[in-house]
Amino acid sequence: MRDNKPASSIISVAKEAGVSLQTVSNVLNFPERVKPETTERVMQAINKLNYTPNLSARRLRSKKSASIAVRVDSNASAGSSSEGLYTGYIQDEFVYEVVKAAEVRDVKVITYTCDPDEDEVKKLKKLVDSRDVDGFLLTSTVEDDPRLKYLIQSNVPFLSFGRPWASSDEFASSYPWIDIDGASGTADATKLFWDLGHRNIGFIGWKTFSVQPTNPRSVGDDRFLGWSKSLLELLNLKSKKISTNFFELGGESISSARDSARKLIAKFPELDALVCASDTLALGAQLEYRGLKKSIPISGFDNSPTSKVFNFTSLDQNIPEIAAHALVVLMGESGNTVAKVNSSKKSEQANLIFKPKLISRI
Amino acid sequence: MRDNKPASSIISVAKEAGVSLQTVSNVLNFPERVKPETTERVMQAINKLNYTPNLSARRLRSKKSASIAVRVDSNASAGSSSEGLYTGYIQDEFVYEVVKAAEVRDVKVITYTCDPDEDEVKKLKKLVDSRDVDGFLLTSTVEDDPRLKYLIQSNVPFLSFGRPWASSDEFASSYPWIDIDGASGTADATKLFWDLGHRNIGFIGWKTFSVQPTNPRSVGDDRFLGWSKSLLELLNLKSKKISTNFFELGGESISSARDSARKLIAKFPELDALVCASDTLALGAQLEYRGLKKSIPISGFDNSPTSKVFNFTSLDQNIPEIAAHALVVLMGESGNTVAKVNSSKKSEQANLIFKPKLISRI
DNA sequence: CTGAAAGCGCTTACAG
DNA sequence: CTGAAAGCGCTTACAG
Repeated sequence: MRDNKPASSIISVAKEAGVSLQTVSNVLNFPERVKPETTERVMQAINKLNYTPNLSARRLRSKKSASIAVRVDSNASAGSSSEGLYTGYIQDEFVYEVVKAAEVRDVKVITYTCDPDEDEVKKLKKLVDSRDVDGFLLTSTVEDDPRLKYLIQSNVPFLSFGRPWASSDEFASSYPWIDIDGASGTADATKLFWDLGHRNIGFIGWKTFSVQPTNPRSVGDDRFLGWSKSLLELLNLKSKKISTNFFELGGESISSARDSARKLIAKFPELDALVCASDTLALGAQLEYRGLKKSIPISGFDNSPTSKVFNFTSLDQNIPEIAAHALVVLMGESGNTVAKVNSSKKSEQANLIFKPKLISRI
Repeated sequence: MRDNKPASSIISVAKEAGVSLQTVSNVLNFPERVKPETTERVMQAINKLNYTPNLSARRLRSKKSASIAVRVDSNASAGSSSEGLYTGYIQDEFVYEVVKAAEVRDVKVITYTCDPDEDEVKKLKKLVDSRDVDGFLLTSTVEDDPRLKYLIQSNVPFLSFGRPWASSDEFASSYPWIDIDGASGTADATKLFWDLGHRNIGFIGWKTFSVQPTNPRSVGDDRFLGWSKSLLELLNLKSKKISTNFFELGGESISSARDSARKLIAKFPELDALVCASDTLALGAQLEYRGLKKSIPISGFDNSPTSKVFNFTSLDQNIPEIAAHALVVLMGESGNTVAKVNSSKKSEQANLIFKPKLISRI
């Protein structure tokens, strides 16, 4: 059986349908310009000849690649020394969901890697200069990020998953990003435990820029704040300060979480529920409690496989929604045309903060 | 500052260097055809003008995309119900290492997804017909795999990571694959425990096609066989049968492994070391032992973050090597040209089985 | 609504 | 070793 490869070109389709090639092109790219009956004839020819457009030709002529780039990272270093079990879960799911949402639009996703010793800007530049991608999806950008500098300066469209912490509002609103509302998440977990009757709800988080922040300056601050603010409110405390007995901050590792849990129990024996800044920390705390043959409700963050296997409450970032929205920011509600950055009219959908969904596993 | 975008084309480079455009093209694609001094002048022009070839034009003319496709999967369903913590670790690392190895060759990696309810062949076909990729890297192909059928029939180059189990030698050698030597891995773990003085080494694996196989017909058989054969040898047993007291088979989940461990301990109380078919099973067994306040050496498979955090012995599949070799099979030792499948002269590097590396964490 | 021409930026024959 | 021409398969003006 002969391979049903695409007919050599649009020309054969045009001949088959008895129209000019431009009409075939119009059917494919601007259906509204073509009379329905002509469209019908052309579609029949396309199906009969099994025609698929040559995308390189299309890209060359139209100067649009209909492709975006996203970085893939390794998880091999996770678990070593003091890290968590699957620290790259969100990043991996983001990539997967972006690819999936892109397929619906006929947008290709090109992947690249960047080890710590490599210059990521060089890689971005190469992808841009060779016309292989129209835009980028970055994760966790910071104020002095060289990638931001390059992309903004070169007028290359992009969107960051993760807002720039500890930067001015002016800077934060100078480029498109979407993010997760960490404070809303930890507040929801706190309220859940409260509603279940717990009154001594502690927190284990990360040592970050500022302890007990009023304005969050990091993801850690944000998640801390959600717990502390909601707890103050629930306790109806006049004081603006949460006692330092109620929380412990450390690194993002199981062993650090075990240390934190141990200290917390010692300082605050009446502890009856625990909000954690991540699933890794929640697992560490849970293991410490298991060692003590005790059990209290614990919550983490990300709704990762870890939280499912170890069966603790977590917060789902709803990555499919995030990924789909990322593409909306780059390319509008549909289609595969990446909008060139337009300084006068900012995309109004950017800079959105999504609330995570509480997944209760009490 | 003006954006240093690539000079409009190869023509400007040719003018700058005072040569014809074909010479510039030759410098880029066939350096050996050009005199060193000419090359030097052209390279200077390229650098001066910051020229980067338009890859769509190159692809259109040369009919080579210098791109390959690989599927990305979600890990969101991992951890739910009865699965492991990070079941997609090897697949994710494979994708990462493939992208990394491809970058060295200036090969692009296009990703696609495929949910269980979708037709993967349709997606492959679209990528091929639109001329976006020259070849595919698949994982875990089986004998009646529709992807194999399509790719072989259409003469599209590909390589599978994972051999076809339970199929004839003829079928297995009919297409290129590379794989891991599971038996060698579990044998290594068994020998390690033996050398440490353990004589009652058990095994926890999966319920697969055939229990106590002489010829492995699945990954589970293969890993079982490595343990059972090496143990028979070490015990210098005449009988060709391992007592069914020494092993338990179940599903790929932590809870199944806990069940297996419990049964094994009951039937075989002198058990003093445990070889497991996966890191998930090893974790389950370890947790069961912890619950009993006991500890014996346990080994898993994959050297995943889980094995690192829970600090048990495991077997590293050396994914960087696998990925690099996959590209060698597709494109030779270097370069970005995917060799068309040539039935007369099979690539001699295909159908290789790599030994995993024992990572001892005693 | 449809068509004939031009051209995107390269590489591939082929000629010298 | 280098050059002038052709052409890969589309879409984009533009004309009707």
